[in-house]
Amino acid sequence: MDYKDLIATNLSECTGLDKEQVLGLIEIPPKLELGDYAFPCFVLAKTLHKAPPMIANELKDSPELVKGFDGAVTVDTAGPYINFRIDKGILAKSVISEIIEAGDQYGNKNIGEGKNVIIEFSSPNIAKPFHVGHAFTTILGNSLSNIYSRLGYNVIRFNHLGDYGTQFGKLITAYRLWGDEAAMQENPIDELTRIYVKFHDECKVSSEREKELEDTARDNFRKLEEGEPEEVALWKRFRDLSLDVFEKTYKRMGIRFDNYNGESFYSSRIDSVVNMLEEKGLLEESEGAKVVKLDDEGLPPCLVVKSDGTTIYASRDLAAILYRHEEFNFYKNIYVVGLPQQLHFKQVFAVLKKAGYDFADDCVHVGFGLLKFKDNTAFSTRAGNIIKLDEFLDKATEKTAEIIRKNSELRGGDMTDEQIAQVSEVVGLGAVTYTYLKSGREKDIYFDWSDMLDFEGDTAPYLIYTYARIKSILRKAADQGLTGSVENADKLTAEDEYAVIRSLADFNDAVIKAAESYEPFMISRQIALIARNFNRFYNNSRILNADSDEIRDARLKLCEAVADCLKSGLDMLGIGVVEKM
RNA sequence: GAUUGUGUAGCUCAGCUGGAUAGAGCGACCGCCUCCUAAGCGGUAGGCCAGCGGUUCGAAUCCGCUCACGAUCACCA
Repeated sequence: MDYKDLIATNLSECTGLDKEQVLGLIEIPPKLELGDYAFPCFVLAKTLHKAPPMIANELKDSPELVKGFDGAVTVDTAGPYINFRIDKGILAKSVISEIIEAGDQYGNKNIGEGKNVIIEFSSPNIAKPFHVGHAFTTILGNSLSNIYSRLGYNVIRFNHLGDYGTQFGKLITAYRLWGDEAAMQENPIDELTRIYVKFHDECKVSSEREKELEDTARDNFRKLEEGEPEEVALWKRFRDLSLDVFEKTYKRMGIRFDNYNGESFYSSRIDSVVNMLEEKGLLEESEGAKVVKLDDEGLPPCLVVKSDGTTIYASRDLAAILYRHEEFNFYKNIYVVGLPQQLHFKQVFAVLKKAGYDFADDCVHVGFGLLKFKDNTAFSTRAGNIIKLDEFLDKATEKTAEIIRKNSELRGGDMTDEQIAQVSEVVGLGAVTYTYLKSGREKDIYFDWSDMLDFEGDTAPYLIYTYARIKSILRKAADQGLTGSVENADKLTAEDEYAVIRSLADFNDAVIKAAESYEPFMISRQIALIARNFNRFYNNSRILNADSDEIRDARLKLCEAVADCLKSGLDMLGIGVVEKM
């Protein structure tokens, strides 16, 4: 039962306001004691020429307000607010039943049925190490993909690989000069990084040497573009080997892609884009280059063709959008790319719009903050201060294993080494993932080992721990032949129980908001609230030894519902759960 | 310089389509395991919501200015 919706319907009838508008105005009171939903009467003050508290008082008693509730709601006022309190027992039973039925798919909807959503994320550069900075787009994009899938959209996950450009001319050159085949097999990224750095170091030796190397590199890139078999083979090898390494990390994190079309894929389609812009008369000469002027949009001109006649990333992105539209007729085309590229995307979308493609409006740039150190220095491959993602994951996993081993020993050593290893992997990775998704995405993240490896409070381990704790109770119950029952769930009206139920009920809204605002943290916040509420309840109440069998069975179902909801929410974030830790 | 973002508790962050006493987590301090996992729970301390002005019955929230820090501003992506 959607009580909020029913309240909105009734209010709309009583006040003559549009239902959608009412829905937007209904809020959740700041304190649980005040009720479940509140309607502020300020908007009516102007039309009715009365003070809001008076309006609230007059509306409160109209019978239309409680129509369809069958006594499940009481209405009060507090100053200018009309507060609706759903009968706690009825709410409890309704929410728990709904969750038990949905299981760990609680929160799913079918609002996206038949709509294609492209989400581009991760997009690492070939031959470069995958560090904790790249993890942001990867984790955020994966979570958004999960969320949109759960809402019924047909999500197509794009990994727009950085697999093209002049650096490949350099890599081919460097490989022929200094490449070590054994090292290449062993750890391709490290080896490619090594020779790439060596190339640049060598350039510093003398200007003659630099010119010689740069010329060779340029020549090699030209050959690559022209499809010379040897150069193409090398490029393909670099790409394949790098991709193998990336895939390992993706697999470890449970992330998959549907499409690996990188820059190289679109490069062949650029000419037609340039021609199209030319035909539409949008291209203008400027300082030897070709640009699309965007003055009417208040944007600087978008550079499409460089003065040397070659193309640039804007043209590649334009080609990509046209291809994607043609191929997938997307409902939304989402770019999970860092905030620094905001202007670039604005320009690209504006050019598209100017060229008459209305689907430019369906393209969105989902930006996110930077990862940096406490002293404000940024990560950079050049500065050599990067932290590889795998290193981060390993550290988190090790730390987790230590804690689990200790706790397991306290319980008499109830876990094998193998179990501990499996559980640590899930919990450790979850901890890392959660640190990227616990705050608004536009916030910069400050990397600090001790903060990152602190597993108390608002962290994934806390949430998984809560889940495991519940599972432990449910196992014990099952041993006694108990599975609980929703029959008497309406008896769960104590303050602690109510807080849990209220937060479970709000989970659905949180998922929708997360999708609408591209903010997975709406979900992480909600499940953190649920876990906190549950832990308080758990601390104050007996479940298996409750005062009566009815209460015990009802509480067991409440536990199950919390576990289902936590699992569902964590899964949307890309985080797994464990049955025991 | 232009555009743009940020500034809320010691730290990390919510709250920002104006509205009920500005909320969490960490850290600090004080408590809670004869009882379902203490990665837990309870409590205390901690705020001129950067500053000034304006709009409003009402501003952390909207507008203007100032200060501080960051990002972007064409031939890298």
